[in-house]
Amino acid sequence: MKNEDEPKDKRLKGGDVQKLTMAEVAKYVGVSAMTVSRAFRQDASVSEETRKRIMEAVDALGYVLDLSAGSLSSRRSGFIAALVPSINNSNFSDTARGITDALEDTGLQLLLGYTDYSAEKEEKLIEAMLRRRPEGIILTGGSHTARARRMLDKAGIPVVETWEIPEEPINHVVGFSNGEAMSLLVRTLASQGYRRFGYIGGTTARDTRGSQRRSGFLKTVEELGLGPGRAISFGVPPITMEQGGQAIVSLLERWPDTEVVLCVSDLSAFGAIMECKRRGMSVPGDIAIAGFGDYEISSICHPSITTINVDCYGIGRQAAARLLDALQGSGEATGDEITLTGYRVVLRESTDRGAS
Amino acid sequence: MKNEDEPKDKRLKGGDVQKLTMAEVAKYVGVSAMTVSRAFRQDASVSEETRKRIMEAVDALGYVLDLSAGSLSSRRSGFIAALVPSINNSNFSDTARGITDALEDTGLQLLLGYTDYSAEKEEKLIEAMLRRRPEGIILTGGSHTARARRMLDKAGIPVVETWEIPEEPINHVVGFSNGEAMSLLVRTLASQGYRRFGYIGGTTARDTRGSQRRSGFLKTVEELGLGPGRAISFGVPPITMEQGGQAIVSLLERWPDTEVVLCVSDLSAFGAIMECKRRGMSVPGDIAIAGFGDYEISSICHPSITTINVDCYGIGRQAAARLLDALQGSGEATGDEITLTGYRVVLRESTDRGAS
DNA sequence: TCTAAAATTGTTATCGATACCATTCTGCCT
DNA sequence: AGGCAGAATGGTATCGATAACAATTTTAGA
Repeated sequence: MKNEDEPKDKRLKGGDVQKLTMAEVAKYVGVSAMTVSRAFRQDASVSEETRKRIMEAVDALGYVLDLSAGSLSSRRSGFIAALVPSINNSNFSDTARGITDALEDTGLQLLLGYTDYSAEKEEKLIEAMLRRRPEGIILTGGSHTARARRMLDKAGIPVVETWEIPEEPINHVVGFSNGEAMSLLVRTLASQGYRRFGYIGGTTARDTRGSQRRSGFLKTVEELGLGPGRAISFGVPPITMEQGGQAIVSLLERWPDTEVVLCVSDLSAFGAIMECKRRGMSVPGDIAIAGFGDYEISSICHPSITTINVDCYGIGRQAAARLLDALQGSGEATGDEITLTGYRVVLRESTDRGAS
Repeated sequence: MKNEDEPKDKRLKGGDVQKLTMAEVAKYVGVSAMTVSRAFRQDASVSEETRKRIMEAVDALGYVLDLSAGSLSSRRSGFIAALVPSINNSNFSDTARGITDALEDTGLQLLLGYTDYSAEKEEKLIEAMLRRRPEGIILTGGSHTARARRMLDKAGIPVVETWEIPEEPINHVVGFSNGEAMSLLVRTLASQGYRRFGYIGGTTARDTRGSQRRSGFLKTVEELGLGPGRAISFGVPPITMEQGGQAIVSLLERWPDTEVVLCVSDLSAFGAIMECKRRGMSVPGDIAIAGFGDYEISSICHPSITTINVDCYGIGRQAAARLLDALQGSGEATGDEITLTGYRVVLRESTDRGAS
C-alpha cells in the first residue's frame, strides 16, 4: 500500500523477472498446461518423449515449479512440521536430522520451529505451522496448552509426540520414559556401591523431560533406601556447561560428602567435571559424575563421562516413519500407537570406582 | 490415485474436519470474506468492533488462517529460505537461531535446509526452496554450482551469502575472511614465540571455509619465514572430535617437534587435546593447541582452548536484517553490499607459554 | 482387420484467500 | 445545507497449479 510508485517489476539483478508460469512452458512446447504439470510428477502418465521435450523447455526457460499454487489445488501442502525445544542442543538437532533424512525422497519438506522450552511459544508456533496446512506434525514432549491441543485436534492431521511418554497422548508417540531411564542409571551406580547420590538439573517448570528425570532420580533413590536424594536446581533449561559447574559447587557446599552426582544432561555433567578439576578435585576419585544424553563430548573428554545413550536420531526417523505410515495407510491404521525407543547406560571413566 | 475408496473425509480423531474457510467465518459473523481477511492483518482498515466480533467467531469455530491460499493471491509466500552446511554444528545452529530471532514479528517464516557441505545437495535444496517462492534466501559460503547461480539469478529475490567473503558475490554478503582470521591467529601465536606450526583440518574439497582457513595458515606461516607449514587433512568435513584426536597422532608422528597445532575448529582441537592427555602429553606444556569458532566447550574445558571467536549469532541476525532491508526499501537500496562481521583471537590455557 | 482396453493428452472448474475497485456511511468544514 | 474527505465494507476477478472428467490416440488381442 505504501511506496508503490514503480510498476510491478521490482527486482535487483538483471535476470528475467520470475514471471514464468506453467502455461507459458506449455505453449512453448506445444502441449497443454496439464501435461506439463503431469511431467513434473513421477507416476503421471506422460509419454517419455513428451516429458523429455517438456523438461528441456523447463531447463531452457529456467522455469521453477510453483508449489504454493499446486498445494492449493491439490490440497496437499507437502509440509511436515516439527517443533523442538532448541536447535542448539545436539540431541534435538540429531532428531531433526533424523526427520529430515526420513523425509528424503518423499516429496515432503520439513518446517522446523524452536519452542525455547516454552508451552506458550509452542502454542504460537503450532498455530503458525497449521496456517501452512502441514500434512503431519511432530512435537517434542507431551505438555501442551489447552488451545494447542484443541488446534491440533481440529487440524485432523497425524500428530507424533516424541522424546517422552505423555500421560494422555494426542495421537502417536515415539519416545521413552525419561524417569525410568534415570532410574536405571541410579540402580546401576548403586549396584556398584555408590550410596550418597546428588542430582543437578535446571528449574523444572518448563522442561518436562528434565523434571521427569529428576523425579525418576528421587523416586529411585528413595526406593533403594538411600535417604532423601540431594537435588538442586540451577538456571532455566537448557542448563549450560557453565551452570553445571556452578551447580556442583553449591551442591558440594550443601552436602560435602556426596559420592556421585547425576546431571540432567551431559553438558552440565561436563561443566561440573571441569569445575571439579579446576578446584583440584579428582573425578571419579573424589567424586563421581554422570550425565544424560551421550553427547559426542562424553566419549572424548577426559575422564570420559558415564551417561545414558538415547537414540536421538532414531527418534526423529521413527517419528517421521509413523507419520508417513499414517499418511499412507490412512484406512487400516490401528490408530494411536506408542513406539518405545531404546536407551542404555554407558559406563565410562567418570564413575569408575577402581580409578584414582 | 490408489486406495481411494472412502469419500474424502479421512481423518483420525473425532474433531471436526478441517474444512472451515474464511467465507464460512464471514457468513457466521455476517460480513464478507474480505472483511475477515482484513481483520487478520494489522494495517487493514476494519472497525475495532467488527474485528472483535470476527475474532470471537474465529475462536469459537476454531478457524485457522490458510496462508497457502493467501500467498498465492498476494504473491507473497511469507517464507525466507536459509541453507546451512549442518545443523548439528553449533556454530551454524547459532546462525540459524539469529535468523529466526531477527524474523520474529515480521510475519516471515524460516525454511531451513542442510546441505551437508555439498554443492550438489545445495543445488537441489535451492530448487526445492525456490519452488516455495521464498521472498529471500540466505546461503552459507560463496561456492555454488552454475545451475544454482542461474536459478538464484532468475528468482529475482535478494540473496545473502554468509560466513565468508565470496570472490564473486551474488548479491549481499554478511561474513568475514576465514583466511585472515586464521592468519591473525598464527601471527598472534608467533608473536608469543611459537615457531613450528602444525595444522589439522578436513579434506578440503567440500568445506570452503575450512580450505580458506588452511590456506590462510599456510600463507602466513610462509610469510613469517617459519618454513613450510605442517598441515594434514583428516576425514571429510565436518571433522569430528574423534578425528581431531586421530589427526594429531599422525601429525606428531610425521613432525614430532611441532610446537603448536591450529585446528580447523574447536571440536577437532578438543579431540586433539584429549588424545594428547590420554597419551600422557601435557597441553600446553608439551604441545600447544588452538581451535576456531569459540564453541562453548572451549571456555569450559581444561585446559581451556585458545580460539577465534566468531559472531555466529550476529551473522544470522545481520543476514536476516540485510534481507529485510532489501525487501522493504527495494527502491533506494544501494544494491549489493558486503557486511563484515567481527572476529577476535581468544587466548586461553591451551597455548599459554607460561603454563606447565 | 476390427474392437476393446490402455495410454496419452486436453478442457474446465476449482482450491481459498487477497488485490482492486466500487459503494456506503460518517462527520466536519465552509 | 451542501459537499467532500476518509473510514468501513462489499463484489468480483485472479493468483498458478491440479482434480476430475472428456477426448483422442495407441496398443493388444481375437
